[in-house]
Amino acid sequence: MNLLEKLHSEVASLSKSERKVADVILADPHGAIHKSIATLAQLADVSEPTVNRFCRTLGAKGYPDFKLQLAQSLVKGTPFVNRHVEQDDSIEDFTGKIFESTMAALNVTRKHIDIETLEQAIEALSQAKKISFFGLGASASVAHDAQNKFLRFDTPVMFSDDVLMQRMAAINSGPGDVIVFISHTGRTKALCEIAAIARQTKAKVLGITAFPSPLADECEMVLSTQVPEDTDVYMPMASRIAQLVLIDVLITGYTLRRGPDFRDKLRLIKESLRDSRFGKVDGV
Amino acid sequence: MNLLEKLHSEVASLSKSERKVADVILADPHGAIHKSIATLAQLADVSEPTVNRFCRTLGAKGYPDFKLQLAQSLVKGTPFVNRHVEQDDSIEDFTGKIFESTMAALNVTRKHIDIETLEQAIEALSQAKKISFFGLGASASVAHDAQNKFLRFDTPVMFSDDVLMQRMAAINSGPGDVIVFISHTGRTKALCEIAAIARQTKAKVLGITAFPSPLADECEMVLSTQVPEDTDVYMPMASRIAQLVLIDVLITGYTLRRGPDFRDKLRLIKESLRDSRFGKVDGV
DNA sequence: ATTATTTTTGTAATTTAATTACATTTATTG
DNA sequence: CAATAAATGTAATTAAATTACAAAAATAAT
Repeated sequence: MNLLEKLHSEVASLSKSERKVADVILADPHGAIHKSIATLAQLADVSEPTVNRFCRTLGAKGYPDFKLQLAQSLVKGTPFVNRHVEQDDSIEDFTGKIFESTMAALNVTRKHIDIETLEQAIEALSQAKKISFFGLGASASVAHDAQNKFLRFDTPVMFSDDVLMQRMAAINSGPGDVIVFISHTGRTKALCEIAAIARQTKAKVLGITAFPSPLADECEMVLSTQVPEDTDVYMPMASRIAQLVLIDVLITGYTLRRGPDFRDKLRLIKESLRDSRFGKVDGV
Repeated sequence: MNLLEKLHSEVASLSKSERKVADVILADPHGAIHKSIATLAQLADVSEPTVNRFCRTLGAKGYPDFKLQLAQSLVKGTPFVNRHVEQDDSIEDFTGKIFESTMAALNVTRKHIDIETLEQAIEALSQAKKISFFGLGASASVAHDAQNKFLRFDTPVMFSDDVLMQRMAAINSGPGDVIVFISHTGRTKALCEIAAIARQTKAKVLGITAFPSPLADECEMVLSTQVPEDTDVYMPMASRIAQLVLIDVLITGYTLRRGPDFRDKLRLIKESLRDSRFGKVDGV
C-alpha cells in the first residue's frame, strides 16, 4: 500500500490537528511535496512538530522522508496490474488492460525465472547436435517462432505441430539432441507421452510450460511461465508472450555463447535478405 | 523524460566532478534518495556545492527537489529502458535487458496506438466474410498465431507464409474480406505487391507493420509497431511481441463486439478440448 | 463535579541540512 | 606561457527539521 492510500485509509484514526494536516495534503498532494514543514504547518494552522509527528504516525522517518514517499505514490500509471476485460469496456479501456496485463505477466515471469535452469538450457542448446521445438494449438506458433530464430544458425533445427511427426522425431532422437516442449497448461496428454518417449532416448528435454504440471514432470529442465490468467472466457495471451520472451532469452544466450565470429554469420544472413526488400535494410 | 533517463543521457556532457556525483547516484539510485547532500558529496569525493550545482544542471531547483524527482523516476523499478545486450553480459544481465526492452516496446506501442484505426479494424474484422493473415519469415509465426486465435470463431480464417498462396488468395478476395499483412520492416517487396493486388479487389487491407513504409502505403488501415531496436546483430524480438499484443487487442475487441452469446461458443470449444488433457482444464 | 492522568499540541532551543558568496584551483586559448 | 574562462572548493549564511520540554486539552476515576 502506498503512502497516499495509507493516508486515505487512516485519516479517521488521526487526532484533530493531524487530520488538519492530512486535509491540507489531500487537497493538493502534488503541491504538498514542494512545501516546507513550516509552510505546511501554517496552511494547516498547526505547529511544525505536529506535522512532524503526523509524518511519523504515517510510518515515515520524518518530514523529508514523508515527502519522498508521497512523491513516489503520486507517480501515475499504476501499471502492471492484471485487470480483467469487461463486456462494456471501451476500446481504450481494454487496450490498456491487455497491454498492462501482458507487462504484468512479463514482470512476474522475469522475477520467478530460474537462472540456473536457464543456464543449463543455454548450455544444452549451444552444444546440441539437433534442436526440435514441439507445441500444439496456440503453442505451435510459439514453437514455429523458435524454429525461425534458430534457423539462422548452423545447428539443425526442426519444428512440428503434428502429433505423429513429433512422436516419430522423438523416437529418432538421441543423446546430444535437445527437444523443447512448449505448452501453456502442461496438461496436454499427447505432448506428455512424447516427452516421455524423448527422455528414454537420452535426449535433453526442456519444457517451457507451467510448473508443476504433468508435462513438467517429464522434462529434465523446466522454464516456468505460469501466469495467472483469465482463461475461462478468453484465450491464453500473456503467458504465450512470456514464452516467446523466454525463447528470446534462450537465443540471445545461445548467440552470446557461440561468440563474436558467429555474429558475423548473422550479418551475412541479413545481407542475403536485402534483395527481397525496399531500401533501408532491417530485420525480418 | 524522467530524471533518471535524463541523467543517463546527460552524463556525457557533465564536468568531471559532476560525473563523479552522477556515478554514485547511478550506482545506487534507490539508496541515493535517502542520502543527505553531505553524505553524497563525501561518497562522490566532491564538495557539497558541487552536488548542488549538479542538481541544477539536471534541471532541479535544488538538492531536495532533485531527490524528489529522482524518487519519482524510481517508482516503476527502472524498467522501460531499452538497453543493449553486450558480449560479456551475465545471464542475469541480458535476461533483465531483454525483458525490460520488451516491456519498453510494449509501453511505446501502447502510447502511440491509433485508437481510431483500431476501432475501424475491429469493425472490419467483426463484419468480415473471410479473414486472412499473411506474413513471411519471423512475421509468419505471428500470422500463424493470429489464425489460431480466430479459428475459434465461425468466420472463415486462413493463414499463409507462402508467397504464391498469398498471391492467389489475394486475387480471389473481394469486398467484405479482410486481409491482414504482418511485417516488421514493411519493406518486403513480395508482401507489398500482394497488398496492392488485395486492394484492387476492394478487400479491406490492414497492415500491422512499420509506419511509414512501402507496405503501410498499400494498406487501408495501419497499426504501427515501429519500435527502436538493435536489429543489426540480433533479430527482431520486441517488435514481434508488440505485433502479437496488437492481435490480442484485435481479437478481444472482436469478441466483445460479437456479444455475450458468442462467448458461450468459446466455452464449448474449451470443453471440447478437455478430453485431450490431464485434469484441471485450461486454455491451450 | 473535580481531580488525576493521559493524550495532544505548542514554544523555544538545538541540530542538521542546504545554499550562497567568494576564493582558489584547474583547464583552455591566443 | 600568460590571460582568461571554467570548474571546484572553503567558509559563512540561511533555511529547515527535529528535539526537549511545557502547556493545554481530553479522558477517566473518585
